[in-house]
Amino acid sequence: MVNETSERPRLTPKGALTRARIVEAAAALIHDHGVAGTTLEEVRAAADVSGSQMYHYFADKNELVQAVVDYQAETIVKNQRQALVSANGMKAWRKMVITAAKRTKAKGGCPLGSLVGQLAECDPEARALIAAGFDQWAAAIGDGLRSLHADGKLPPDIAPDDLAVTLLATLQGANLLAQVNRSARPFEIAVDTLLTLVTGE
Amino acid sequence: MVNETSERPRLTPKGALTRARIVEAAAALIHDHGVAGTTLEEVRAAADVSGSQMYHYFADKNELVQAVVDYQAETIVKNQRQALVSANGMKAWRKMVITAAKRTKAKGGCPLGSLVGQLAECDPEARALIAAGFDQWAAAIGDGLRSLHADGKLPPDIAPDDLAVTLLATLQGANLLAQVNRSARPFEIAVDTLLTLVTGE
DNA sequence: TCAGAACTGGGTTGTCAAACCCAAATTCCT
DNA sequence: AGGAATTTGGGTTTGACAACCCAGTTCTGA
Repeated sequence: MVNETSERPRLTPKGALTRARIVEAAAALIHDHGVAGTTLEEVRAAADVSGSQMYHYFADKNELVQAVVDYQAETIVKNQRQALVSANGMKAWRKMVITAAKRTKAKGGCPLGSLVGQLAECDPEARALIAAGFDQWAAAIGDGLRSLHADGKLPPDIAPDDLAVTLLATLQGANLLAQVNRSARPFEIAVDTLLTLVTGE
Repeated sequence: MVNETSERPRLTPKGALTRARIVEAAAALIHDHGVAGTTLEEVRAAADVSGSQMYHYFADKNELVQAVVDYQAETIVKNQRQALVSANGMKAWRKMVITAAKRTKAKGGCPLGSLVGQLAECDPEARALIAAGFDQWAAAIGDGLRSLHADGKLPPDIAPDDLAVTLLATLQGANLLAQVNRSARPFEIAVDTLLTLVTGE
């Protein structure tokens, strides 16, 4: 998601794999229990590495958290792009986000969005990374919308990029409501209502 | 926001005032630095009370946090209702939320919404309180929309309550994006785009 | 008036987790 | 072959902070 210069020595394939294992384990734990609710020891155990490995790959907890942010942003944007390139992207997109919400019952909320509240006010680096992730995400949606716009399938007086931001915002808010309600209902309502407004059915 | 039975002994007016002072100080600090980033000692100093007062009014930190949730929910819903009762509520509402976002540059995000990510996965009581707050909030918006709907000023095929959830979701998501971007721009875009879609200008 | 609430301001204790250290074995890449 | 990277698994130190205690004073409402 961001240039990985300034790296520790250099990273053999194996090392990269271990590092990735740690990041993935951390991502899962953080999604389930929050940043503050996840200890390095838990991550260590989940990733099945031994003590010093953590500090071999990450200077401190913040650095690990930032790697997690990167990882989540990358994963999400890749998925979203995949869904949005298809023929009628909006339908595919809707299906994707709704089934995702239903599957987890919105537990943990959006893997990226739920980090905002936890990091924005106490880790500037992480905040910037999340912001960059959202930028790319919005751009991905914007790309999808532009082709629809060219086909005249969107309200002509609304800029696709503005609509992309709106879609993303609603998606995030819907996730938030669903997370706090422990139910996918508000999520479905918000997403479907917005899409109805946009496409006119 | 929720029945305050199960209270410590009983509370004289003065006591209630002190308690409120603590809650308000805690609310401000938590909004600025997050729950984990706020210590009881900081709250104590900000509220200008002495050590034992904290434990006189709150059994532990969680209880204080929950009081803060209550306080924020109550404050917000009251404000929102006020804006929404006016003649053309939507305009007043829009103005209110946008100026609020601009004033603070979205720092801290929504006082209620930003708590979700921090508490939903580690404090079930707080999660429930936030959910209740959002319910009331959605209801308030729904009330405002119903009168518009009766006047035929909304798309007739969309239920006002669904629209209320959507509006609230977008508002939350917009706050999230603005918070992480340290800019009110995404907020304005999302809110205005949605309102345009709803009212057709 | 007086019991109970509010309040002071100084303690202590215990826990938890991040940060950090180390000596040694293995494995990888060149 | 040999230097660097990877890995192990056990440390220890340090600091922060919630939780809790207490002995005494002042306020206040029934």
